[in-house]
Amino acid sequence: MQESFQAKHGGVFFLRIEDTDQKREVENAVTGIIESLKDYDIEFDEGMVSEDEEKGNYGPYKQSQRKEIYEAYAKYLIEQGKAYPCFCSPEEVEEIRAKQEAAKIRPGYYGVWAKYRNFPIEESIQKIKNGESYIIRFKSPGREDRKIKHKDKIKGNVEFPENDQDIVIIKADGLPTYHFAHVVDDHLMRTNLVIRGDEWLSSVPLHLQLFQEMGFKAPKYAHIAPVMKNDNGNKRKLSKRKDAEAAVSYYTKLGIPKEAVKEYLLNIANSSFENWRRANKEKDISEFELQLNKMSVSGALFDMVKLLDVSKIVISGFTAEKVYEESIKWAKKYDKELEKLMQDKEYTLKVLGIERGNKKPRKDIAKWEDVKYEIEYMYDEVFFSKKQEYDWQVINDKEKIKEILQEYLNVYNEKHEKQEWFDTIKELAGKLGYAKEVKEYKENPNNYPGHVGDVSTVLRIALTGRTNTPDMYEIMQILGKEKMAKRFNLILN
RNA sequence: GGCCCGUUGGUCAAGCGGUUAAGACAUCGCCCUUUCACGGCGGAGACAUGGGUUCGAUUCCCGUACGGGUCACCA
Repeated sequence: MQESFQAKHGGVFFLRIEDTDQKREVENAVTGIIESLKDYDIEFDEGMVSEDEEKGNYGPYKQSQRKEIYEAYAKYLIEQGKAYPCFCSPEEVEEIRAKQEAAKIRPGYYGVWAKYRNFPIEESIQKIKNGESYIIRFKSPGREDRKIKHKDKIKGNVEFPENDQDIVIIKADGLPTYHFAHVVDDHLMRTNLVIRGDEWLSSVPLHLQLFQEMGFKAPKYAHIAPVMKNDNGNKRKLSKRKDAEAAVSYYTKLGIPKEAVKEYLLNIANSSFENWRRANKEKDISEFELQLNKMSVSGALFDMVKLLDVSKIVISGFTAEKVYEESIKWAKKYDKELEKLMQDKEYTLKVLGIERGNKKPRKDIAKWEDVKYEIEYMYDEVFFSKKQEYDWQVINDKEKIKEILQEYLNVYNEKHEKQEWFDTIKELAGKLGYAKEVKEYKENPNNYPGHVGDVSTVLRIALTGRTNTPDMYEIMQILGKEKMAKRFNLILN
């Protein structure tokens, strides 16, 4: 999505690492982020390219390395009387809050409750010299009884009371809070559009105020509703900590192609995508023009069934070669048995090619994890290793079955074209007393012990051990008469 | 609790004052000269609720209910 949006709007995509919360730092997080993006073909023009390297002219791109910059701007605000040091300990702030709650008044550090708001500067200097711990707060000019209007690119017109909280901009550890870093960095990095989760929507009054007081031009905002999950009847935001499906690695592990995940996400993002896709079956998704104003205002429930359906369609459009490459790549990492099975590339390509490339390609594989089940019976090492207990259907008399198999071996000819092959089975069915046509059978079910379909089923089961398989003609062609006979003999002898 | 945002079939969703209220997934039935899948046809299934405004409200306004978000020296 990024790349197409970027292409259409001529913007620059940069990766900035927001690591101002040292407590939450995660080992090798940058590498993880870059790799995840790369897995989905999302490349950025500027920003961190590894744990400690970067490209671009607006760096550093890691906030922990921009400390001096934030300090300079904080100082600038203090000079103008728009920010001030606050010596309240976290406990003290908590006490104020408790008091407010007890009195049922709006909690927070604002107005008369902002203890250090008008503290004499000399005394502050003295306290700092004494080594007292402090933070820097923004001196909000806002008034709660006034309204502010904001036009969000996704949510539309929203009205809020002005912000009047003296929020902290520099923490005790000297690093900025998100609010402050956002304003400073996005100004310096020339950001003109901020797309972020809608948990930030209520911070808009604050951010706008901050931009205003700093003398910066505020960017446009687009607040996206998060993808939700049904949790015991409750709708809640997909959580990175609780829900595996919130991480892209989850889909990689299941073997859902990135094309499918993107396609599904686009379905959720813009409902117009569905129609676009129908009209442009061959086009790459980067040609789809994502529209912010078509984004859903409320969060959609994540739907795995739909994702898998999208994935089936996507995979059904892949060539056998692509299916081979992708699934063996997946198998190398997650399924050694499958990898081994696929060793003979030429043969596997044939197997994967069954009914592929047709006007109506099969939609049997939803994820690479499914490949093994879909193809394993085509390999002797698997077929003969399974216990041979067949679930015969209509025709289940041992002698009748043997009769069909034996007779079929006599008439089967590898050189037959499909129609001829088809007719051969019909003839055989007729010869053995079964109805040659299903319709015929349905008209007089008592005249026959079964019909051509039942005969085919016997062949299919003996051949594959399954009642459901793709086109049997192709299966026989790939297996060849010799292997076919070997499988039939398992029952005949 | 305050402040925001939202509520169309099971799910994702069109719709912008007058529609038989699209479509997709899921589901059910039938057909597709032999399974399954694909495909085709059809069925069932929705405007949270109460008031307004209007000749007429799913569409506009207010209330209620429900859901979500936010109220940190986290982002």
